[in-house]
Amino acid sequence: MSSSHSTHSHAASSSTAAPSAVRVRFAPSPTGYLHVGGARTALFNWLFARGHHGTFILRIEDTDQERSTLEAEEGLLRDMRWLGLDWDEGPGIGGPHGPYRQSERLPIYRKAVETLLSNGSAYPCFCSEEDLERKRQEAEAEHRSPHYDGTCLHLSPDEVKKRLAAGEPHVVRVHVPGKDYAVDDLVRGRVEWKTETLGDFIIMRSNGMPVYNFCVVVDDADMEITHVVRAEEHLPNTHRQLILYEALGRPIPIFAHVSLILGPDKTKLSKRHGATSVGQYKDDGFLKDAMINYLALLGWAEGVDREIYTRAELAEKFSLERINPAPAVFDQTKLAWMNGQYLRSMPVDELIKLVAPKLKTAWPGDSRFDSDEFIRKLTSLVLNHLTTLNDVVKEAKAVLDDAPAPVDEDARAAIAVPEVPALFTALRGEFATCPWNKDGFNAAIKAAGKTAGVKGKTLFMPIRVKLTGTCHGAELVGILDLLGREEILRRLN
RNA sequence: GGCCCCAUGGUGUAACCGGCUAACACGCGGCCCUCUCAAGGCCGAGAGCGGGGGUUCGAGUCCCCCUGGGGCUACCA
Repeated sequence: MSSSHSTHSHAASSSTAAPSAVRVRFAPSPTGYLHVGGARTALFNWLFARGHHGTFILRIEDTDQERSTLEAEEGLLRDMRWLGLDWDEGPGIGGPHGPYRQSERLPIYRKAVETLLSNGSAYPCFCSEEDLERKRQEAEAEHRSPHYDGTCLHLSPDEVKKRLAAGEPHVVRVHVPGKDYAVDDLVRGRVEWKTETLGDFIIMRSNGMPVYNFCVVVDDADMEITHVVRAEEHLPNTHRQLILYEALGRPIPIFAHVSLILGPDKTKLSKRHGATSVGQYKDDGFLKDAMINYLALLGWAEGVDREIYTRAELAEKFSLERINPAPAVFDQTKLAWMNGQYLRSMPVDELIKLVAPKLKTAWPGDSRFDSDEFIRKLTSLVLNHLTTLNDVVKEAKAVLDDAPAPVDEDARAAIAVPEVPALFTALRGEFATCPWNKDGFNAAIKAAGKTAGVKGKTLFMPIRVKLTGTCHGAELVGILDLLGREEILRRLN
């Protein structure tokens, strides 16, 4: 029998009917930092919730006691907060469907297991791991699918009772119905599974801990999740989950499986490709809004020629149906460009708030940084050279630190002009008295150039090199203004 | 091995339920602006849509096969 089992058609999907309000969740397992892939999944959920006046839930999937740590959980929450992906229900907030940490929901899972046991869709299995392993190998040798053979399914009720009473160790398995399943995935379309591809699977370990595939279903059902938006790696699991929803008698949510994020070599993005954690990007000086904007465009597009969106605009335009099913390569170069765009369009007051602590750390005790005005001038001066917030330190060093000797051949050449001594002499005189503003500088430089008989590049370059050691950098008059008369005269000597 | 997903320039994407010299952005090259670099503006080079068969007057868009990636197949999540 191959009756397809699906409760949602593509057409009836997201926005239309949906009498119940949207409820989505991001369910990371706290086994490490927040990965950009996870962040993007969280973002898609968040955007969908915000765009539909729905509820965004954060749930911690920590049933793997071996690998989960509190530290990782805290890191996850911190990075989520930094990105501004605020949740309506979850850790630190609570909500009507708590607790939101799976390790605290054990009684709920046990009760669900009881339900399945008593309605006949699950049964205890006493087979030992060794037996199972042996059977698996036999099956493989004979080229049969290595599925559970159903030994314990056929135990008599009396025997089950007896062995249970004797305290024999056992797991709980779900009996897989003999029919096919299908789901209409919002990003992938219809996906089908034949019944013979799956054997009776475990939902509760012999130590009494429920298994992931079971917990998600119990939780998603209990938390009344309407749309499950998650990574593609969970797509094959959906087969088991459909069976569990059915066994539990709970409505099946709408699914949307988002593709993976790859590194430049097209393999799954990992540490060896460089920074992969959101926290790392934060520390490297990326702006959260740029990060959000970039991530949103990784696998999603509105369909118009546009790159820059505020998060409110993203929430408004975002739709699950327009997510690209193909995996996407994480392009740091484009992220860098995006960050520059945000840096330059950000109100300066906001920018200097972010930049000030970095400068104060780099120049501890330097009183110049007590002045917001100084930081503002400095930041504006180097703004066009910034890719990240952290670049401000590097750029500031170039103008603030004592000018080194000419750093390269071009610099040496620029200053090795015969008129240069005369130019500097004239310049010292002009700078000693000129009004200390841009008009004053320009007049002074022009006058000194006239005296020494140079103009244009041969006038500006020697000054630049003398003051900063290099031919490249920020606007010269801006540097003069920033450093002040005294410092400039000192460097000119 | 079995099952499932994916496939447009170097990268991210667009091209409505088939109809254009395949569009936009990043990156790249050039020009302009300019004391330089950067930023910004303009112009340009990059794909004939993984390959092969179909269907059709017409296919990147539909169907089949293949190839190549990836995922799942755990008493991991």
